[in-house]
Amino acid sequence: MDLSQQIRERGLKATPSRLSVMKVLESKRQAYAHADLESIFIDMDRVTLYRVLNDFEETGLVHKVIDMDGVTRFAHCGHSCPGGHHADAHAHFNCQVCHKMYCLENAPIPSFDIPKGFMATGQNILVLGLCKNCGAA
Amino acid sequence: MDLSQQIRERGLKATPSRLSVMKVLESKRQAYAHADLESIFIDMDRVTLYRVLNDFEETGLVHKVIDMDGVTRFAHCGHSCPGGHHADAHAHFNCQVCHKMYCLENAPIPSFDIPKGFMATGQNILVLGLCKNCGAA
DNA sequence: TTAAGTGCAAAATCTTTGCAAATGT
DNA sequence: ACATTTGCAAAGATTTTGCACTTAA
Repeated sequence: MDLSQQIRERGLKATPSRLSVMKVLESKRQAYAHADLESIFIDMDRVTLYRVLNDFEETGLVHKVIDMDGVTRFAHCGHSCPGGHHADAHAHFNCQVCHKMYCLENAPIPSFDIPKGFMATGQNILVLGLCKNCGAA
Repeated sequence: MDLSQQIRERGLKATPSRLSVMKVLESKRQAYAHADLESIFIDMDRVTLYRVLNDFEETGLVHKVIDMDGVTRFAHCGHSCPGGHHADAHAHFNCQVCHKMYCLENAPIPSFDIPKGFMATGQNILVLGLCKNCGAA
């Protein structure tokens, strides 16, 4: 689908900044941190990038994941997403060497035993390891 | 076990700052953020607290968990822990109302399907929801 | 045209570092 | 006594806010 259209459908204007960010997030199946994108778009204002990412996240165009180092990362939503802050429905893979994050969209989400009186509404799952590029074999 | 001893066993000195922090972490089964502890120990230096927590984590006295907001939290290790940066072997529960983190030490860790070429070495699992205090029912 | 988005500067956080003074063992 | 730990001040890093200017629709 047209990127401009995806953006406009969420009530946002399809500006150059947004289109560039969206293009990167959509083409690679990876979760990017603000810093990653900042070094890709060296000419783009740091603050604008913060705002672009927040707007995307708030409108459900991308989702937010926190990696093992506490760094916030954003990934394009592969499927239809509810919009607003949606709990991630799928697990993510975090490479411990290159620190890239990949979406594991087809990994099933298991349920967990939680103490009485507690109620689970979702889960955030991060699998750690070595990605194809960094891992041996 | 004696707190001072636990601390000394890891090669650290049992100072008042360390004992106070350890006491809180050990008595409640919760993961505390730096900010939480800072407001408990209003008289304690911010930097000292950072260092106490880092030392505890590096020696394996406590483990580090990152919550949904990307905030680093520390929890006392219930069982024997390997020391050094050990990947958390158990899941955690993060309350979406009070933001407290609880250790789910007995929740089994499932395995996940990961793409070919990738290798998993551990996982970080966060269950979201309402804790006993904040939840209904 | 005009509401939304951008860029710059500046504030507010959060975390780390250096070093002299204090303290546990 | 001596290596560790603390406290303070200051530097760095990250994220947010305010406001005038620009731009997509």
